[in-house]
Amino acid sequence: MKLKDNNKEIAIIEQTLNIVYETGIAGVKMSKLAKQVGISPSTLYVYFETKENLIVSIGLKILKDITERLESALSGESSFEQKFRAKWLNMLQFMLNHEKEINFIDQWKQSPYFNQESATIWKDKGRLKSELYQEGRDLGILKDLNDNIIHAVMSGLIKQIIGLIKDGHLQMDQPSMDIAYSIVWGALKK
Amino acid sequence: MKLKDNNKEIAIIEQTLNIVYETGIAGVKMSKLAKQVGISPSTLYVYFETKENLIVSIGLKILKDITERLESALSGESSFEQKFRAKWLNMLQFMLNHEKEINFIDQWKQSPYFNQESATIWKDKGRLKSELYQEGRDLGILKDLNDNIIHAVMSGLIKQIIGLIKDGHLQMDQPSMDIAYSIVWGALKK
Amino acid sequence: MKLKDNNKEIAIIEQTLNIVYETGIAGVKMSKLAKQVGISPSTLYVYFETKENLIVSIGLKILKDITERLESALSGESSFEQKFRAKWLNMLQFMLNHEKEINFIDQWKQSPYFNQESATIWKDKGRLKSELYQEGRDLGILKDLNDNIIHAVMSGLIKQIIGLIKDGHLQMDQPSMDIAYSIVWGALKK
Amino acid sequence: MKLKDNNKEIAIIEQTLNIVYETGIAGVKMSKLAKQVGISPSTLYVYFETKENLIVSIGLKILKDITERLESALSGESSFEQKFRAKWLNMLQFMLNHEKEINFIDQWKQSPYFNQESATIWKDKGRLKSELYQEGRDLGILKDLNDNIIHAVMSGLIKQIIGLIKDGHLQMDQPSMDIAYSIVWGALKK
DNA sequence: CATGAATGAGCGTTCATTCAT
DNA sequence: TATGAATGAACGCTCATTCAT
Repeated sequence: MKLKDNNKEIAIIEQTLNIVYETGIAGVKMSKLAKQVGISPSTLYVYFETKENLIVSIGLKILKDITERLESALSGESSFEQKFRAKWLNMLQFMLNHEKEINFIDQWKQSPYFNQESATIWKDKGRLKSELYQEGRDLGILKDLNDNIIHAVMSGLIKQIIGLIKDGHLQMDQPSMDIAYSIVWGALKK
Repeated sequence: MKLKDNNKEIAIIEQTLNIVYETGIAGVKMSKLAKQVGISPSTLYVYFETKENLIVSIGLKILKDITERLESALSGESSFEQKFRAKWLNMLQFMLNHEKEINFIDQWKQSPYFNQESATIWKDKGRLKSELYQEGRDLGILKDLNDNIIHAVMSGLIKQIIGLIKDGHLQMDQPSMDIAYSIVWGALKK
Repeated sequence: MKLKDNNKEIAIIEQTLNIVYETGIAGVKMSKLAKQVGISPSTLYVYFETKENLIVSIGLKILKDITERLESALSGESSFEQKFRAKWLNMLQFMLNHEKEINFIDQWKQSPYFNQESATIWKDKGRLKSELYQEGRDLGILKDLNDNIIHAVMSGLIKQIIGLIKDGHLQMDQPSMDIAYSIVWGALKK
Repeated sequence: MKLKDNNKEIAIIEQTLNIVYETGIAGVKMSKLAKQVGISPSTLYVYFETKENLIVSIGLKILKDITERLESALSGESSFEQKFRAKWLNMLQFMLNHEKEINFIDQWKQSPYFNQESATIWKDKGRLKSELYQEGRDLGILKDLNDNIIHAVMSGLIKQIIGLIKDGHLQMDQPSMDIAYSIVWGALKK
């Protein structure tokens, strides 16, 4: 009896991310995906019941991974300013290293595959609570903005920074990163 | 002999924007679009050669409109701070009033319809030059960032603000707008 | 503008009946049907929304035709016996001439295409009321059986007779028809 | 080495009958059948070479069982009338108790699985010879009809009676059975 | 013998586009 | 110009069957 190959599922997800990155979520064709993975189209259905199921599963998986990462506390820093900058850097690096995942989520959210269930889970995950932000407000260092707004500003700016890096308007050296951070810090500090 | 009906072309564009807004760019079906406009599918082809041509034409048209609007100078303001805030407010209102167009552009950029030609024109339009930003730098008020970066920060933050408004995290009253602006100003001022 | 060809719809129905007659209702494949009609598979969908819709439409149409025919009164006969025999002959000839339609109905009733709606309509049509049968009972000529039972016996026997004719066990000459009728008459007369 | 499990084969046949009864012969899917039996799809192929082989085997097996039963003589009765009625009752009970088998045969006969070989065997079995019918003709009690016709009338009427019982138009009590029999007897007696 | 993964062939259906008027 | 019918190319998916263990 043939055993289910775990690598195959991973490969399917990886190639789906690639296709979405290159041709948009509408460019995901089951036959094309199968060819890219190196399997038969029907084999896809051994791992995912339908195309929608495939897309939604990947979306929810990424959502889970991101949430876990973004909520994870960073240890070892002393001052609030140090911790805040570390968090920013952490987010920036994560999003730089997971460009395709971020792109997938962005496209998924606007697609017909983002169904009722997905929206519900999305809202749940979105109720971000951050002790760090609270600390910043309590210390009178951060503006009096709720967590959602702070998070939106941070991630919005990080996305733009990544775009600027990719377009060559910004380097990844220390001075450029200092500039980038000064924008974020200026936006959120009191 | 009847000439091409200009109103019909406008209606086609309008309905395309609606469909993209509601069901994503992949939801644009020529027959559905025709029905929504109130014409026959084949009549669409009198106005646009192909579906790609339709999407690209709309994308470029919006791009042109936006660029013109964003580059237009605002008159009557005195101080730099006043002019800068006016520009921000102008952008915010424009983007709020043209949600569907902005959404179309966002989706188009990541779709297979964003072809070589589109990308070239996009890059051209992107080379933004702003006298206002220059003035701010010269006066030592704005951070020493080039126009592209400033523009990216402004539009990135505006998009997030619009998202927060739509999600109910932000109101459109004066205090909220003051807070929103303070974020942008903090991000870009020296 | 091309006009819808009414003959095409008739041809589709005819070929569907042929296929069901030859290979069973499970043998109906849209592509095969299209080829047999001489059109493209997609053209089928101009005339019928789905395969189920095609099958159900045909089923209901036949049901309607049959009901109308079987309920139609026969004029010009004098005695009850004459009228009853005429009705039997009428049914026999109709079913002989509409073998494919009868066969379609029989198969449809046992297929997954016989849905809730079909079943409801079927039951409605089934509530047969016959003045002739009533007359026979009133005259004390027919057995005291309700219309449904009489109808079941008549149509059941006619189906068997048709089967016997097709298998060569029965001819269509006068003596054979007399024998066949004597069976029916014996079954139902008091 | 384990031998083929006879119980498993019986279970496969039983579940096939169930599926055909519930969803028609087109509803037989090898994987669904396997799940219903509680085995793997591939195990089905240990017992039956192909799906066609499965269906045909079951059809022929039922055909054999039915023929044996219907040809079996009944002992212990005295008069012809008694024997004839006993035979009728025997057939009625058998068909009532083997509804699923009868249904399978009916559907099989009209399906693509009823192949050349099946048709040949069918014809062989159909050449019914009955001593009872002969006796009835010799005694001048039954109409002068050949065995095939008598058998067709009997089984045709029994099927209709079963249908009437299932639809609630006929009960299974003594008076109803008397009525049912009087129909058959009237149809066939001289 | 028994199995679950794997697959090729084919199915019903959609849709951008063309045809014919 | 305007139209609805017609279509070929593809799509998502199913399923009988085989593979590999």
